[in-house]
Amino acid sequence: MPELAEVEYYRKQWDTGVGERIRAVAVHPDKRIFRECNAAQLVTELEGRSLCGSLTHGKQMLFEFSDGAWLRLRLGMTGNLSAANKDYEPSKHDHLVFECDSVALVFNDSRQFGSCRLHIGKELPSWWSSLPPQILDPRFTLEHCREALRRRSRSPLKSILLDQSWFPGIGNWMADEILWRTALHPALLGGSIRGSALKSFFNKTIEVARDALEVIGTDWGTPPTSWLFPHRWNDGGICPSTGEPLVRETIGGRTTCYCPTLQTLP
DNA sequence: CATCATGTTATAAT
DNA sequence: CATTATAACATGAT
Repeated sequence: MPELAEVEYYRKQWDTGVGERIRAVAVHPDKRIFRECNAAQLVTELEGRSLCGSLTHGKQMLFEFSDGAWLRLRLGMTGNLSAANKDYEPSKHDHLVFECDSVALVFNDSRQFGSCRLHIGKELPSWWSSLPPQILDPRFTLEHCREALRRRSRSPLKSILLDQSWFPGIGNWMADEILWRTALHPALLGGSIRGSALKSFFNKTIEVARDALEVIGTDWGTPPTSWLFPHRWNDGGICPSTGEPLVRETIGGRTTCYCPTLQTLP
């Protein structure tokens, strides 16, 4: 499920474990979420350490452990984090569980598109510090957006917004929400956007990120019906702005929902 | 049984 | 080389 706001929500689910010592790490070592790291090494490295804190960058999370250990998690399509009782029995898709003194921290991912990466060292891993600016970072500027659209000038806007190297944390629903609020057709090419459309694209990207974090990232609240969000999931949705039927089609390889009255092609 | 799913990446093609 | 398009990944819901 996770885009930047959902990821922020899930990150906080492990806050109850901050300061706790990890007595044991339970893994399903052959599962695909460990394809980028060694599950056995992860277990031996992290057992006995304490969880110190965590942060997010787009759809990625980084957990810091005592004495210089860092674990980056991605949730893929179906991953989620939760806290459970300390004697929790891992179920089928609980591929990584930290058994702490008073809680169990659970990473569950049925489709296993999520992943882990371990870094041992006192400082933030360099691959984390060199990530591109987050959308709510002051370094995320109009110029940054202009460059993204220039470099990807022959791609549809929908694909560009899903490009994590330019728009970290934007996923399928946020991209649709941004384009709908900007009144830009998702199939428009990046190279066709300039002037006031570019400014709007930039502003709405930030607005949607902020709104999503407020409503979903805090306590997984329900987005208001004035957003595209609650109307976009199934066929038959009605645009809350125009009252016209929404359209769902594949653009940039992903199901895309937009209002054909509001978002038109030249 | 077939289709679809809030994501990323390896590979091929341009 | 830089950019773009597509298939593949593993599982569950409809």
